[in-house]
Amino acid sequence: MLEKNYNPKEFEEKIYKDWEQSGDFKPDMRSDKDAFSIVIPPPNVTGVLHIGHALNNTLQDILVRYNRMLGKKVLWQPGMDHAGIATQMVVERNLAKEGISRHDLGREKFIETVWKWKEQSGGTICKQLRRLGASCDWSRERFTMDEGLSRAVRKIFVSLYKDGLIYKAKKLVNWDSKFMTAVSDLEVIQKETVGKMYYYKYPIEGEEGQFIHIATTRPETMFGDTAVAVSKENEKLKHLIGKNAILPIVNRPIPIIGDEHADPEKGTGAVKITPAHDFNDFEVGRRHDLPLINILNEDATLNENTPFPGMDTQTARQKTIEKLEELGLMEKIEDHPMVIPYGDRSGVVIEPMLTDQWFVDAPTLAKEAIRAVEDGEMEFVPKSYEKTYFEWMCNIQPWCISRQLWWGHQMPIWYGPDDKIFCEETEEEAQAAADKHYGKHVELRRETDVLDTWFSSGLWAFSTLGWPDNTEYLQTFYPTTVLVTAFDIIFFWVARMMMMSMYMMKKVPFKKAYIHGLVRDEQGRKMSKSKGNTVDPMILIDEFGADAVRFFMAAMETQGRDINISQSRIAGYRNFATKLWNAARFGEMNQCEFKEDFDENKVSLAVNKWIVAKALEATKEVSDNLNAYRFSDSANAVYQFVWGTFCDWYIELIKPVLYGEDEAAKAETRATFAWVLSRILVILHPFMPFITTELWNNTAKRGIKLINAPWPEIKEADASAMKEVDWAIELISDIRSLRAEMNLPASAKLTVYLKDAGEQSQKELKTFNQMVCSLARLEKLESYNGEVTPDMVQNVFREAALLIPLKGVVDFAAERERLNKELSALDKNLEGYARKLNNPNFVERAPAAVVEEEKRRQAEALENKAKVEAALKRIANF
RNA sequence: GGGUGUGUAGCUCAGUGGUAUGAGCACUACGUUGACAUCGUAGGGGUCGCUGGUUCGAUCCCAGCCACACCCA
Repeated sequence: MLEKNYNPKEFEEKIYKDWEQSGDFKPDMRSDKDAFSIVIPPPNVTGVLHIGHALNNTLQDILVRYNRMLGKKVLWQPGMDHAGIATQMVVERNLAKEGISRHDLGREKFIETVWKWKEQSGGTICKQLRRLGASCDWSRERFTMDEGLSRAVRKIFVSLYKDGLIYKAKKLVNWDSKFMTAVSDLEVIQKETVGKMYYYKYPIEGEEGQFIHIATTRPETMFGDTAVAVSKENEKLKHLIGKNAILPIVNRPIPIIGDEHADPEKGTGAVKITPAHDFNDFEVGRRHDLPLINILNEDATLNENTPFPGMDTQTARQKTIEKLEELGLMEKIEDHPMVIPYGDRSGVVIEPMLTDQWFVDAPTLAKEAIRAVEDGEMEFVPKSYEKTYFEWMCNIQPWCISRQLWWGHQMPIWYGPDDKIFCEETEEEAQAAADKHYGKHVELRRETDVLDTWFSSGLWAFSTLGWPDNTEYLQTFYPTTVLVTAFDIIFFWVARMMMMSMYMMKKVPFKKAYIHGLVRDEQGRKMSKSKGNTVDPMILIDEFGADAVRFFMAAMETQGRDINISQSRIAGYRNFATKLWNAARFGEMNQCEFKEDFDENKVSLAVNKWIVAKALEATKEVSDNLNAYRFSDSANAVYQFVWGTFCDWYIELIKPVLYGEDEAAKAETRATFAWVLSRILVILHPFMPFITTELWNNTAKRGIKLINAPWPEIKEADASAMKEVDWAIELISDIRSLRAEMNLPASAKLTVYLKDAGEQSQKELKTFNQMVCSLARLEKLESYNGEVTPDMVQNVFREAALLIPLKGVVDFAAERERLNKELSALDKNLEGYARKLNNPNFVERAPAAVVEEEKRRQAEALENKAKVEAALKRIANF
């Protein structure tokens, strides 16, 4: 017996445990059907489930469950990312509480501590994904720092290095002074702010009283200046080119050079050049072979190349200005809108810094990654994201992959005594290579830098399947079928996976990339902790159940659009689950038992034929839309069928049958009900796995678990089977409208006549008499050939007239109003038809079918108008 | 500055070259025997951002404009 109330808390956990313990999430490797695989976007090991994960994983789980039911070999590969900076930050923060820094521990001890932390506190998110119902094969869970995945990292690194696609270079990089590491361009966030523009002047060497006027936003970097640039086209200043300026305070002569970087229209037309601390200046420096002077320490304080060693940049800026003022060189300070780079994790200002770093030759790797998308080997869904991808890939810069952190994959690089580089997968191999090179045993020194977290994430699609070993899983599931991810990660991850996979596997990592949007708050604002508008999906699951949260995500997911969270809507989907629960209870109370040998093609009652046809139609819609990754259309199709068709109409229509005396009709109807309910459970299961499973298990003894139940074959619905009941539904709806409009009390049992009914209607009148009477609350429904009298309320029903005799209680004013309203609606339509049909262009050029349809509508409207006018005339004197 | 996307009912959003059967929520009225008040029935509410063009016909296609959002520099 089902509980009276739908209470998801009572069964969600139990059902999930059963799935996991029974191995239901493991692929059926014996299946003769296609493989279907998804690798999860690995959440950070530090992560907790946020609303975006809930969306992302719901969509994946829907696809996975659907394909599993289609009988394919289905693998949803789970795992986590070691998240270099994020994790190191968390562990360092914990240590700091005890007054310990990572340097106190030393590298080895620190890494041990991180692993310990990972075992104890990491991976909360995986437990939370279980509550969401995610059917990943947890037995295959991977971690980017696993031995296997680390081996993959080393192998591909060595390969890229030996192919010249990884190289070391002294370049300007984005320096995060909090974590004291380089970061990639993508990890830098540009923020617009109002800063200051400082105007001051440098004396010209050997020309007393002559100056060159400079404008800059960062005066404190002047100690790294190695030139001043003016445009060669600058008529006012070009005479200075070739002379020297004297850098004040330090009194160092620097050349004045001609370079187009100095825009005559901007500032003073002269630009100080600091090649070691500005990306543009670096390029200018290269063009003019200028020296590079580094003025910053790793923590972004000024170094001994400046007069203010150890001072932070802000203070140094003030000091510099003061000094310039003392020297009488400061001219003015103005507000100036500018863009300042910040570290996405650290939040501190990112400094361009000249350091030795390692780079991946992304422009070369991008070529194949671009081609694969151009050739359709990998398709974006929706397709429009292709453009974003191409845009970025075609302008990609070398990828800085070295990080001066401790937590991460240490690069497989060793240095010989003369700093010669040996890049091998293991220390032994590196040693052997070195010994051979030097002709004697030498001491090697390992590179201390670790790799950007995204380097190992880039291998995720194949490293998790066992690569570099040629495993059965790799053979079966690579390339994966589809990647589901949010658009904000296309560059970080999708692009990197494409590059790494095309390079190493010569195949795309996934055949499709389904890109979804962000989940925003109710007003459409981005959720953020600082705004305090985040919504915890766990709380939603507690309150509404996982199924309601999942269904919300699916129903709201339309391609290329963000989702605004809506508690009332989630509540609505909880209500939907309740509705289904109660429908199942209705079946239970009426002995609607599922029969294994039931043949839906052999039902005889019109209602049963009708619901079977509607179920086939719904099945097709759900499937077609899922195949096209149209989640909302798919979810809405099943929603509409369950609530709008099955509950609102079918259950109501069969009540007279179930409460009646015709045992054969009853038996067929009960079996049909049970069949339809089962069909609903199947097609709803990918969206709402918990309630469907609970009902599946409790409404019949069945030979198969719902999670493994076969997805039904797609069949075209029999349109004629739907017409009959549609007639009854239309009639019931019309009578109900009429009742409401005429203010006839719901309790009043009415008589309804149908006058001038055609042959077909006469037949339906008999077939559905009982049902219409029941649903429209009638005492009597019959055909009528007598005169229409003024005490009858009249309405047009198809070819016939619908009459309700009211024996002197007709509210004539209300009736006149109702009829007049209908008349003006008809007139409005008629006007439209006439306009079109009187237009010769329309009649000649529009397709014949459209013209015919228009004529038919016109004729129908004219007939109806006549009927309404007659009715009005009849009551004119009352 | 470059790019992408969005503008449809009070709100959040579907959708389509042929009368907007629009959905959910909100709103109004009425609720009748036993699936469900986490409900039922009926109803109100829209010149589909603006201006042009293409077309017999445009909310839908094209162009321009306005507003908003996001990404990149």
